[in-house]
Amino acid sequence: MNNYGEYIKALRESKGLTLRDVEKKTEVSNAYLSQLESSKIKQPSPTTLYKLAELYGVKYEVLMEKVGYPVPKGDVSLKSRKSEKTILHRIGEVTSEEEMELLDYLKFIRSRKK
Amino acid sequence: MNNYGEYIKALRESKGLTLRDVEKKTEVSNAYLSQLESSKIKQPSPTTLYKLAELYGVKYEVLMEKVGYPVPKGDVSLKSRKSEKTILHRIGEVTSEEEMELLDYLKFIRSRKK
DNA sequence: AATTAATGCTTGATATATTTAGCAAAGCTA
DNA sequence: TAGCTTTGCTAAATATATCAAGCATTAATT
Repeated sequence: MNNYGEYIKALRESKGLTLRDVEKKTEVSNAYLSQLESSKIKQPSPTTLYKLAELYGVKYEVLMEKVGYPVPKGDVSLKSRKSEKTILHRIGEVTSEEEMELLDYLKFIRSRKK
Repeated sequence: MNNYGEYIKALRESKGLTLRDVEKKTEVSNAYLSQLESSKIKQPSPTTLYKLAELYGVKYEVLMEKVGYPVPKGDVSLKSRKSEKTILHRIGEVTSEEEMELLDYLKFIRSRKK
């Protein structure tokens, strides 16, 4: 099974948001968000993905790709050009897995800080 | 209601394909295709749209847009830059409605020609 | 003309997306 | 410690996507 949920979850946690926070801002139920984050939903609607992408400050196409949808060919090399306006930008080129780990670590750091 | 079905139907007919032809090439049931073409399906999956886009030689993003899904911002002005490698290209800039009419007319011409 | 085949469509079945209600563990507050 | 809140989660309900079967009309074929 595809593990896109972990990524989407890492995004939320890195922003210090709760499932219900996201529910309020996106109008997507926390119950559904929970299922999304455990990759239980096979084909979430693009509209839903778009809301999350906007809230988390990630490119819509990236989420589409993670979930396994075809992505417009014009979108050159998400693999390498990714996360332009993210904090991670300063660090340079990053793979998906690396990014996730970083986000996780960021979350850890913040929790430590009280 | 959104009328994306007419467009998708015009595409098929302009290629002289039957619902069952398309079913064979895309693995999408003719029953479902029929419903698509009458706009009875609110949120067809991107995967389905992608198959059709490929078969009909239209850009994936265009179908996504017609259906009402958000489309990646990088995809500059579908409105004006549309249908590059289509026959319609020679004619110049064309609106959606115009394109549909043209496709319909093309179909008519071909049917005449026996 | 009668049969057969092809075509678009509708209906009923199944699968899956999304929501509503609510539970259980953890955190707070008094 | 007892109660109130928050948080993540699950289960049941509803909505919608997708398919399989079959019907009605039209086009071929004999």
